[in-house]
Amino acid sequence: MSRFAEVDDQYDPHELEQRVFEYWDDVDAYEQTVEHRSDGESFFFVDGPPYTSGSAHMGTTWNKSLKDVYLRFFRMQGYDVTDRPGYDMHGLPIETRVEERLGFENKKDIEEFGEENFIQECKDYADEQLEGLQADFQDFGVWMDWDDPYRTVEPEYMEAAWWGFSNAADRGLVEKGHRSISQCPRCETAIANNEVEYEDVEDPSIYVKFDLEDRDGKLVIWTTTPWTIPANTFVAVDEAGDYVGVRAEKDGEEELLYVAEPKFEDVLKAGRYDDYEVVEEHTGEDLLGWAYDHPMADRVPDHPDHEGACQVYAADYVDTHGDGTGLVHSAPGHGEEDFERGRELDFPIFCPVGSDGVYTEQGGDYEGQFVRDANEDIIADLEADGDLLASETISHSYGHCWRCDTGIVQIVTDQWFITITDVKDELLDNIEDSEWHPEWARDNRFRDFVEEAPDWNVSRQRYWGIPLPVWTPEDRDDDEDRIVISDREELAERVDQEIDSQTVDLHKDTVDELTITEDGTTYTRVPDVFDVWLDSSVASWGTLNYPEDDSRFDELWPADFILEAHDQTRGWFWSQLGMGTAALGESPYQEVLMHGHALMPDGRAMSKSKDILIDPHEAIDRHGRDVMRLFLLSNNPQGEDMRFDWDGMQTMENHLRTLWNVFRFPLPYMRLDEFDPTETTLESVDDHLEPLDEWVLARLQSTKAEMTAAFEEFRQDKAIDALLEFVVEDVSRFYVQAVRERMWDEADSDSKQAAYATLYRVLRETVALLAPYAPFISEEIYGTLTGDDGHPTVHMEDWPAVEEYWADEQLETDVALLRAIEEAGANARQQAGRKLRWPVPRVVVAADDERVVEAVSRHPGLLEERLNAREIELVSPDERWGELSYSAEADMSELGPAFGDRAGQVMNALNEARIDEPGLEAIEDAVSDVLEDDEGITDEMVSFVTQTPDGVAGTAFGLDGDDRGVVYVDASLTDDIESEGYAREVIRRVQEMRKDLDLDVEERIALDLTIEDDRVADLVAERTDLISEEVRADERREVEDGHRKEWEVEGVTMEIALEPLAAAEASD
RNA sequence: GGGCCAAUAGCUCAAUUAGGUUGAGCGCCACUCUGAUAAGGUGGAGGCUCUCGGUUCAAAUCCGAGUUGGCCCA
Repeated sequence: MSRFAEVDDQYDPHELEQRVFEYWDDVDAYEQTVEHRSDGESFFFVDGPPYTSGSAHMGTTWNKSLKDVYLRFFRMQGYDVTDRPGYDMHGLPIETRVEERLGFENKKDIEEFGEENFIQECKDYADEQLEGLQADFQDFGVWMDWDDPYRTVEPEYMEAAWWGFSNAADRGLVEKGHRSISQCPRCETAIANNEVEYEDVEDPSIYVKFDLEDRDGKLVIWTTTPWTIPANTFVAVDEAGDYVGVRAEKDGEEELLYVAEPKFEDVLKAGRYDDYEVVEEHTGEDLLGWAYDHPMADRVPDHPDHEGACQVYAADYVDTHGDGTGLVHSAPGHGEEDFERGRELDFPIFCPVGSDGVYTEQGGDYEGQFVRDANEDIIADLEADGDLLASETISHSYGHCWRCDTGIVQIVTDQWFITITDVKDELLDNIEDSEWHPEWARDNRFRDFVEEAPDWNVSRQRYWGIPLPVWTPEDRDDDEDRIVISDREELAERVDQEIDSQTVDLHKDTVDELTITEDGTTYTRVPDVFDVWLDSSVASWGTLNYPEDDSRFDELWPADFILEAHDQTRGWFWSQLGMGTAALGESPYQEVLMHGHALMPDGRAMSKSKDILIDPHEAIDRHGRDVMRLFLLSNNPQGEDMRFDWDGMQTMENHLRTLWNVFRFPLPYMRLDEFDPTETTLESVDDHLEPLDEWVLARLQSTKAEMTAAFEEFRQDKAIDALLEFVVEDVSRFYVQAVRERMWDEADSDSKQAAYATLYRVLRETVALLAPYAPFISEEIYGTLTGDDGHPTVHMEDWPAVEEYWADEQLETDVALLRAIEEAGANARQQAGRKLRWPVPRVVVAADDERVVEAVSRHPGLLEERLNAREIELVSPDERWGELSYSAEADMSELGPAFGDRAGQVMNALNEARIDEPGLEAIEDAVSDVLEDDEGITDEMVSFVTQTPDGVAGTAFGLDGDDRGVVYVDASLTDDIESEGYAREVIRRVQEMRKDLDLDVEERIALDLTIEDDRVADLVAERTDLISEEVRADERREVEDGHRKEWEVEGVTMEIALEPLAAAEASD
């Protein structure tokens, strides 16, 4: 790119971004940037791998944009950043998608298709999905190591999971066990609690009577899962709760029913009893040990009937005020709490339901029925046996499989666990080793979650995942004698078959066939695969290809920084901590930035399945990548959700357009004057800098300081706010506005060179500061400014540091005050009806404090120029401006009672009075004519108001809400002022006509001016030289064929015609 | 059902991290300006700071209860 090359008139994001993409390609910008920092201090970032399904949505886009801005920032700070992206490619979601594609309904279809084929299909599908994401992320301008992402399906990554698991096993944290788990009967696998999605469904709600064995009466229980009744093992009560025996009558028959006292009315109502009487009162404790007959004793012959079964026990999950009856049907073969209590009671576990949700042989009459389908039969059978008290339905939230939406069943199966409850203290300690932003996310939410976390069930009875590296003896099904393999090398050494550790694939179809024979025992692999959350949990070393590649682990691990959305507290933030602690005893990350979710403009959550979303591609189509990133990154990332907002996008585009215009404005002048930034540096023009140059440089220093501080507390949104404020308010609206005339100056001047050097420095540092956010426009501007002198890419620049030499707080405050005065002055001008083009003879600044006096007296010229005033008069706080007078405004509610029918007269006198100093005495004097001898004016009657002289308007000015004084504009006219005013009007119109003709700035013209009003014509004639110079009119003569227009200026008709001289000569 | 977070102008957010007269940007309306400007300037409309209680001389801010939304957990 050559320096100060021609650029587009209009900021066109799409063309610009395309150009920059090509440029990055041409010069290997990313690779060079990485190389540039290769000697820096290392910074280990770990990418939370997105799941490879679909394309990027707004949430992923926000996430990756945030990562990009921080990685670029850290690089500019000099760090050698690890930026390997990752993809989470295993797991049930992909399996179910592939099943859908292939039209499968259950596991049998997969078995018939062949495991190997199915795994291949899953791999192909995951690869396909990955391509879409890769393309999207690159298209967003995210710079990560796209050529070499970590993929959880690669052998070296899968091995990292094996290694971690095997470490946990070595530390005694792996066990196989019976647990009550959530099972998806369609997928035929356990699913994690956090994979269960709750939805409202209509379910049975039944009350069942259990006949007591050794005494009269019945226990009444309530359940929404009739299919668990066959597995009933005991009834639980709240030991301390109140229970009653109720003698109830229906259709002439009497029953003695036991329920919790707070519930008995509800229960009897449900049972439609005609009459009842409370006949016994008990505590839960009284009921302990009561025995009852199993309600399905005959229909389910294998029902629990061991020692202690079918009796009442205490349990802490019972609530006598909650749903149900206060007597809880407990089936340790199903419910998680029931299971725990059953284990405490040392009961054998009875679960007559298989992994597909169908009753086994143990299910007796119901064998072969799917549990939910059996509900109806069970209810009918209970009814037939006279055990049903009531049968209703209820709408409640019930768990469903996150992938296939099948209602889950709670059953007890054999699973493999990482017993993280054994290292709970260590986990909680390790939380302390990480810093979270925001802090509350760690100290409230995350700690609570970790405290309550149960053992981690890591086994899934599926295909597409990392196989458990566990081999057990053929003839045993406990975990007493087991072999846990930690890597491919060990695998190759110990298995009976010949395999090559370098090339072996570790998926299920391959490793299932491998056996190990040691000491005469043959071991076969446990057929399960890992819970997919385990895959990403090892990312902190998997990213480094550890253990296969151990060259960087010691230096880099643990991660310096991770960044994800708040749903990952239960997900990746947790799984990594769990695995890091189980395998290595340490937290695998140090700094955590937790952001929120992307919401719809109306605040709803985005949802792809419901088609409620804003597609990032549409955002790019409308406004471009830089704008989208800028919008996303201007949102607070710390835990709060972000509402998408098209207006906000448009605003960002406007800001970038402003930057573009600021950037392209000086280029033609710099080119013309052959400004060379390597020679004419800020340092070389230091002596010629004008106050505003120094001011904008001072503002630049403050901006850098503010941005750096914001970045250090992970508030990139505050940083970009500061930068945009600087660009838009300070550089564009003030500095450029003020230096334009210096740049128009045709003669070369020190002042012009100083302005060039200043603006050059400001722009160059601004794009460096902007580069992490809007990498495309920054690159284009940087390239144009530096040509061959800078780095090949702006992203290799160092993060601009504050230069104390240019910092100047006093000047910043001075200008802030002057700008406040200018703003108020503009207001006063408008009140006085005088446009800025027309000079005013003087502006009076009445300062409230010394600081204002200092600011004005240090820079009198600046105010004169900005307010187009011939003179600035300063009135210090202890003086009054002599030309002001005061009048009093009367309060009629006070005057009325005091003066009766003369009140109106007094009021008029007060309003018309003019006094030099506000005060009661003075005003009394002024209106003495209408007052009787004994009358006076009191405080309550009047309030004083200032009266400015004719032709003067005043407006108060202030800073940060504090009043600091008043500015008065004297807008009186003199011939000289009118002369300049009209001349300026002429100039502006000629300029507009030049623009109509699209003339170059340098183009000379011939001007023909006719003004009908003789007085005005004479006034304008006095400024002929000024006009000619400003509009570059070398000739004043009649123009026949040129551009001609008639104007109305302040009621005066002017006719202006002009033609370019070159054209005129050429046509001659 | 429980935990955490949020709620301030039509929209997006601030309000100096232990209370002291609610602000900005965008949008809207009117006027104005324009030789970098799909800009700029001036003015205007627009607020029971979600509700109800409490603490305090004083509450957007602190406390309690609730409502709505988001996330998490059951």
